[in-house]
This record gives sequence, C-alpha cells and structure tokens, in this order.
Amino acid sequence: MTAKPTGPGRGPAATGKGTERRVLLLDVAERILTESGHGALTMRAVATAAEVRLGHLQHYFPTRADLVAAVLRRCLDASLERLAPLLTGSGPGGRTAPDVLVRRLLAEQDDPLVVRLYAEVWALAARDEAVATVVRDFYDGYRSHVADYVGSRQPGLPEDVRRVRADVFVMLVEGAALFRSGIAGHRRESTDTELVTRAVALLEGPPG
Amino acid sequence: MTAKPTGPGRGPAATGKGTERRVLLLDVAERILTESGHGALTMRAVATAAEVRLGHLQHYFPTRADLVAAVLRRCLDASLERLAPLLTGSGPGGRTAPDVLVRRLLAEQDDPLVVRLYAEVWALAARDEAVATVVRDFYDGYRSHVADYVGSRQPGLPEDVRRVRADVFVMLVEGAALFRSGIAGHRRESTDTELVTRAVALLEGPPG
DNA sequence: TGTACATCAGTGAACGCGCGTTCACTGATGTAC
DNA sequence: TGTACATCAGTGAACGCGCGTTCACTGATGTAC
Repeated sequence: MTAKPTGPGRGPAATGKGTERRVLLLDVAERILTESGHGALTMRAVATAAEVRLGHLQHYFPTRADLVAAVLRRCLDASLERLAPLLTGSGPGGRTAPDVLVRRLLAEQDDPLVVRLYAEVWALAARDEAVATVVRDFYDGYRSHVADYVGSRQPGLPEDVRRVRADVFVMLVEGAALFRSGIAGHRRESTDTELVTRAVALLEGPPG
Repeated sequence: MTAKPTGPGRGPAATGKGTERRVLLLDVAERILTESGHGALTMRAVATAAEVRLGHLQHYFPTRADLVAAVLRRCLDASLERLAPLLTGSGPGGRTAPDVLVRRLLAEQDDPLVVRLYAEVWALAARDEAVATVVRDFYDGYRSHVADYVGSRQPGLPEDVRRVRADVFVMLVEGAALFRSGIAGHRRESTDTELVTRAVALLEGPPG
C-alpha cells in the first residue's frame, strides 16, 4: 500500500488522517441534512458541529456544492448497499420471501429521520439536475435489483414485464414512505397489511 | 355587501383593492415557489417579481412565515378543488370511470412544475409541523374522496376496507409522481399501463 | 356641503446577522538525495 | 544521519452580499358628524 489511493469526491488526496477527517465531516453533514434539512446544511454549521474551523472544512470541501454532492452520493450509495442483499439473496439464507422482503423495506422507513432525508433529496433533485442524476442512478439500481428479484420468483416472466412490475413496485413503496412517516399521513397497521398484499402481488402475482 | 368580509390569512382586511393585491402577491409567490423552490421564495424576490416595494409586501404579509403559510394553503386548497369533481362525480356525466379517473390523476402530474411543487411541499412538511398539518389535512380530504369513490363502485365493501384501499391507492399515485416527472425517473408508457391496472384494481378489484 | 379623522395603501431607509468565499498564513509530516 | 523541500493539516481574519425585520413616513380613501 505505497500508492496513494485517490479518495472519492474532490479535495486533497484521501489517505490516512485525511480520509478519517473526510468521513467525520461527512458524518456530521449527513446528520445535519437529515435532522435539520438542506437549508440548515451550511459550511459554518458543519464546521461548528464537527468542532473544526471553517477554513479547515473548506480544506476538504472547497465549496458548499462539493459538500452537498459528496454527502448525497454517500447517503444513496449506503442505501443501495443496505437494500441490495435483501433483493439479491447475497445475505444469509438466500433470497428473502416476498412478504418478508416488503416488510423489511417498509421497516427501513420506520425512522422518520430517514424519510425526512428522502424528502429532502427529492426536493433537491427537483431543482438540481446534477442531484437528479445521482438520484435516478440510485433508483435505477434499486429497480434493477427488484426486477431481478421478480425474475427469480417467476422465471417465465418476460424481461420487460419484470421491469414494469419493478417500476410500479418501487413507486408504491416510495409513495408509502410519505404516508407512513407523518409527512402526509401516519402509519396504520390495516393499511400496511393491504400495502404488503399489493406489493407482494407485484413481485409474484400471476403473469396474466 | 356592506359588511367587510375577513379575508383568509393574516394582514389587513381583505376587501376590494386589498384582496386583488393579496391575490396578485400570492400568484407571484406561488410561481416562485413552483419554479425555483422554497429557498428562492424570499420577501425581496416576491416584491421584485410583483413590481412592488418590499415594505408594501410586508403590509400584506408581515413575515415570511405568513407568506409561505398563505401560499401553501392556497395551493393545496386549489389542488383539492381540482381533484374533487373527478372523484365525487359532481362534474358533467356523473362519476368518472376508474381507468379514466386514474389517467386523469396521472395527467395532473404531467407538468414537471406541479411535481416540483409537491416535492417542495413534502420537504417543507417534513421539517415544519404546521406545514405538515396542512398537508395531512389535504391528503385526508383526498383519501376520503377516494374511499367514497371506491364505495360507489362496490357498495358492498365494508367501510374500513374502502379506506384501506384508498390509502394504498393514494400512496401509489403519489409515489408515481416521483418516477414520472424526471425527479427519480422518467415516464414510460408501458409502466403507466401497469400502473393504471394496479390502481384500477385498488378502486374496484374483488373484495377477497 | 364641508370638515375632521381613522384606516388603508404604499414608500424608503436602515439595522444586524449569517452566509459562501477568498486568501495569506503556520506547523506537522513525509520524502528525496 | 542530516538536510532541503514539497505536501498536507489546520488557522484566522476579512470581503461583499442578500436576507428578514423594524420603523417612521406620505398620500389616498372613505366615513362620521
């Protein structure tokens, strides 16, 4: 390990202490973004919360746009890495059963902070084409995994049908986030039951 | 009409010229919120776009919070008034057929500006409990109309089942907004077809 | 018909604040010779 | 082993700007008497 690895994002080479600092700063930035929103994610707020001087933060993230881009990318990458094992069956016990899978995906939304972060990300993507690209890449990966899962349940299903099912499945699950988090509505067990039924039907319902 | 009507929101009595001014200012504020987002909705930006002095804007909306609250309330009220006739059948030709209804609801999302506004509203509601209350009231009304519609298609369906169907229906349609507007994905005809099928099934599928 | 007065519409200047960004700087660390 | 040097980590002050808010003000309009 003599060659210096180039860290993700802009700024100085990310090696040793530098990497640690980067991770720490992104942790703090993510916490602020999640808890207080994009408007509160200022360079000064991050520096203060990280107990670091403003100029030092700028040593790693020269502009606010750099910081926001880095924290969003890291968030979405982490999300996909959390979801992928459930869908590809690379975790223990192979592929998850459909109803268990849906329940686990919904469980991801149980923390209101997570859904707030998503709402923030969607609003950002609606304004900023660069952010939108990152977000679409994330959902492309997500839907692709779901389509593969559908194929694993029903090998006979044509590929385009798998994809369409996955599209609608993700619409439903992401829409559910709004109405299970207190943003646009509150979680109700009876609704969850119906939601799971419909989501499972998309994953392994009859081809007709 | 001698009694002075009290206009909605705070500020001076809303009568005659005052009401016109209020409406004009809210029009401008709504346009800025839709096109450029919450962050761009500043008192100065609204005053400038409305060709009015800053102090004058503040004559009608003393604080930024007043302005934001007024514009959000008006937006959501207008949305519900646009949706209600489709669902209650108070428009021409009585109640709309399910597939037509779903297509019309989706057509509401065809303007990217509308979906951007929704994304903005969700993010705001995620941070501000007062906004969240307004948003939840809107969706309560929306879902209530959908539940009534489900009842009109299947009179035998118990009320709690109607409501649960309506809940999931709205989740699906609102989730679709994200993936049909360019925010998290792009509209595709084949996905729309599947989406309509699933949404219609929620409206009038078998009780079992 | 006239006048005094309250209310409303609209102006304009100023305030303090937090923001992103720029820049010159000091030490520490490691590397080449 | 020693030294010069480049790079990196971290500091600190200052900038100009746009922001929400405050406040005292001028005209216009309508109303009471």
